[in-house]
Amino acid sequence: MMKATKRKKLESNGWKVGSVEDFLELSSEEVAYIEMKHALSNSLRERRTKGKLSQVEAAKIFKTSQSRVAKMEAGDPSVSIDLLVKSLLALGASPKELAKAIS
Amino acid sequence: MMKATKRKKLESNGWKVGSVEDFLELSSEEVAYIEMKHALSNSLRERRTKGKLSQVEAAKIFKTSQSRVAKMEAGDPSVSIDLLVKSLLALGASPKELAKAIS
DNA sequence: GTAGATTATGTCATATTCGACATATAAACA
DNA sequence: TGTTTATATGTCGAATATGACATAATCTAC
Repeated sequence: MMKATKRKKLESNGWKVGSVEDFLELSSEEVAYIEMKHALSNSLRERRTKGKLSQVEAAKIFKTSQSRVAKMEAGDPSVSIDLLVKSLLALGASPKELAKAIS
Repeated sequence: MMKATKRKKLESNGWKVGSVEDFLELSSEEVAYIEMKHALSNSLRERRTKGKLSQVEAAKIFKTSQSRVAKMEAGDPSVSIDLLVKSLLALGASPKELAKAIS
């Protein structure tokens, strides 16, 4: 947390000071959603690399393309939570593990 | 679990005997996915009713229509996990609560 | 009963997500 | 160095999810 004194100083110099979500004008729900997606993305990459799989190999398992796997792991906006969940399940993750990842 | 004797009898009569997922030809991943969706659907209805909200009122909060809310709670195939998650977050659920719901 | 509120179901045009492809960038290693 | 393997990025037509609407079914008081 930023100190109140520093905050005041910055604000007096014309800066708007706030959290990252304020800056990007995201509501806390949007932040939570994005963070959940990132948690799943990271989980996916972890599982894949721990299984010594390349993105090409993982793509075969998921019946998709390497580029989409890359986007999944990058948390690309074009990737849905559904796709991340399905992919994680396909790598053998259990719902409990998914729950752990997002909490 | 079905008894082996009964299984044999049924199979000898031309029946394929197995679990529900076998019957519907669903893989365990597909089952897990559907179960996760249902858990979120149920969670959503619980939260909405506990908050004394009608589907119409919830729809306003979600910026969608009553019919889509009904489909969300029914676990309709046309509803994504993304939409369920976003709606739950809009009702004030935390990622931890979502995690609890699916595990 | 029946009137009003609530929830469910079917459909559709639009929006978003999808797999795929091309190509760029990066990492590993001789 | 150059070659190979892995990952990232941009784009596109096809597939899927979306909000909205109409209408049906179900509840809830009176």
